[in-house]
Amino acid sequence: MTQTVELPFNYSLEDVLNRLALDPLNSVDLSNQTVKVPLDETIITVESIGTFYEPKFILTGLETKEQYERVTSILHFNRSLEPIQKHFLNTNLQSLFLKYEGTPIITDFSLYGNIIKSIIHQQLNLSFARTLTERFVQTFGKSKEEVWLFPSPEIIASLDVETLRQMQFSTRKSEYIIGISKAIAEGDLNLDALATKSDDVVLSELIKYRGIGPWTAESFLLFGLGRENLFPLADIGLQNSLKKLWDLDRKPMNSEITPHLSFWSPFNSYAALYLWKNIE
DNA sequence: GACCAGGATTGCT
DNA sequence: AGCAATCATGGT
Repeated sequence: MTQTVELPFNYSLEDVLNRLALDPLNSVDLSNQTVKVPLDETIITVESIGTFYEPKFILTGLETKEQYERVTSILHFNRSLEPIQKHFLNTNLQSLFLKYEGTPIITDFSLYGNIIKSIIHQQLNLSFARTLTERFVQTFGKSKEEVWLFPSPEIIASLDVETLRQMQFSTRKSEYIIGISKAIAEGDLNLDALATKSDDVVLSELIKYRGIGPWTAESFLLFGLGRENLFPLADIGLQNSLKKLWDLDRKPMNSEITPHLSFWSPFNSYAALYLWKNIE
């Protein structure tokens, strides 16, 4: 089935594709402005046939209405960026929002993948984290139509720590990843069920698990569920970006950041996203 | 060869 | 409750 989508607000697919292309596991074609989105076993192709000011897309490969809802939600086709843009033009982040207008929060293709990738990224530089993620998915996941599908929790739950250790995961990271996969495989942790709960409930539920701290839980809310009002204070990248924006000679302390959150609210996630963009 | 990296846990005051 | 050590290894 093929479906055409037109958006009534400015939207930069170019930015989305560039961000997705940073992950070698994604299938992005920059010259043809297309991306393949894996939804479980179904691959949806999204092709841009519009412009920044008149965004228009062709979606092919859709089998169900639910898949359509998922793709439009993942790529943020279903939520106007206009009120968010207007909101930030009245804040001290105005310059960033003029510069990066039309940049949406896109969510991960898989909630499980989001959690595991976050754990891999903990305390590692981006480039090494991407290497580990790529190795992980290419070893345990499978490839379909040039897209890598994230492995299932069941597969990872059955691994032993030594297997991941040999792939240059630390012992701790290996334990976290296998432990959380077991909790999901055994039905103790249901990520889909969290989607209907409040931010606070999701945070407190996730933090119970070994290996998931505030940063990982907030990252799940932001890039897994697409929640709009998160600002991960623990994130080094955000601290460095504010240091640059405010021309400080050191990273700002939490107490220097938190007063701004009430002005950026209820869209703190966008403040975070645009700050991350500004140091890419 | 330090020092840091899109942190989290553990153990010690 | 709050701090420091620890983790593993690539980047700079």
